[in-house]
Amino acid sequence: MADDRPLPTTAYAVLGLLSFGRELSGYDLKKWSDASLRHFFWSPAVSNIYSELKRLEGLGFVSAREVPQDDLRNKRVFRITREGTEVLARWVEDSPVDPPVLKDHTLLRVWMGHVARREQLLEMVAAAEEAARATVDELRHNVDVSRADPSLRYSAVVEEWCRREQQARADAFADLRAQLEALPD
Amino acid sequence: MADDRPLPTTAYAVLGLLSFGRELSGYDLKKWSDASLRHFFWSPAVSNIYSELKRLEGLGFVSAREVPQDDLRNKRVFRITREGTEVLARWVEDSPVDPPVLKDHTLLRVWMGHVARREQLLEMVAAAEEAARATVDELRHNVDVSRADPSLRYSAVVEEWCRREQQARADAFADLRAQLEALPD
DNA sequence: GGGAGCATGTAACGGGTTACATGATTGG
DNA sequence: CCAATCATGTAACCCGTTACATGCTCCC
Repeated sequence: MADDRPLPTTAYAVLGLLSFGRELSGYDLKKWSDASLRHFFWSPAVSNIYSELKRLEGLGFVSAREVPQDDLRNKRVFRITREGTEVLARWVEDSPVDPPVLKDHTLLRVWMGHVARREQLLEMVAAAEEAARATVDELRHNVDVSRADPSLRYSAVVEEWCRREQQARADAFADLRAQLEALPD
Repeated sequence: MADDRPLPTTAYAVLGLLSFGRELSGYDLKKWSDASLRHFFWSPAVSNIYSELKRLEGLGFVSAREVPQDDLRNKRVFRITREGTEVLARWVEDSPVDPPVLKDHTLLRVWMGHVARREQLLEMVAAAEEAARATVDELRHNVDVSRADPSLRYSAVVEEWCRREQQARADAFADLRAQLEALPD
């Protein structure tokens, strides 16, 4: 009966977003995961968030409430249940931690750089470096915001981790650029 | 007729593995992607590699050759075709570069650290730091190997990038551990 | 008038995984 | 003797995406 196949990680991520004690809509969850979760894990598609919410509601891990809008339509906001908090805590503490994955499409291209023109590669690397620096700024801001709210203290330390890592990425790309320029064709 | 939907990135990754000019079996490809590709992109499942090879062969981007083994069975080794090299080069230079993705399951857990015991989190972070340091050593070795072979010069610079990044990860985890210890419950 | 943001969902699809099937050789 | 490595593939399945459907309000 009870389907005891483990939930996909996305389900726990969504549950995690709700574990901060706020009442949030699917739309809110998407915005927040774009802003925060995305930097160290992944931001699911909107439709995916809604389908996970449905599943979690069916399992009794979140509860929904209709909120009338100023227009005619209703908004559904979700809240984590005590059961939901418990399974989440059990997952955090007991489930095996998968190894980290980095998917960098710029590096994939540089790695097969012998098939491309040097100039093209250098442009790509410069763009990646730029993007990393922009992300550093974004994260600096996120950290400031999170530090101001005690309930976000864990977010703050993780965002600080990400800021450092992005800084390192940017520096490593700068170095890579120099190395590419020195490379004999 | 001609299915002009773009190939999945995995197809280009496999093609990339073959673009170094070597004749490789599916098994070889898996070993190599585990050792190298994995650190900055992703290592596909064995079955996935075989299915992509089949597709690429059908498209004429790789060609296969049967090699008799010492036992009774045959081995199939693959080689990239001129056409394959061309589409790969076009992909590297012209296709849009997706933003990088980091999926770190340790950070996901720390981020929702308020649902878990502090001690558990510290253990996880320590393990992640250890793993990163181990990867640094592995990459140092890879870089040495790649530097020795001129055809792997692009691999070498990418692996050097990864080494730096892993070093930064390890340091950031050390810092995170300190911050967690200082955090009021 | 139209695009962006707010807001919620369904349906089709595909990329990639796990599980399974098979079997030889080598080394502890 | 059993585990690991070499070696190739098929089939079922699921996770998550894109595309689609709908419609409001605010602002340029």
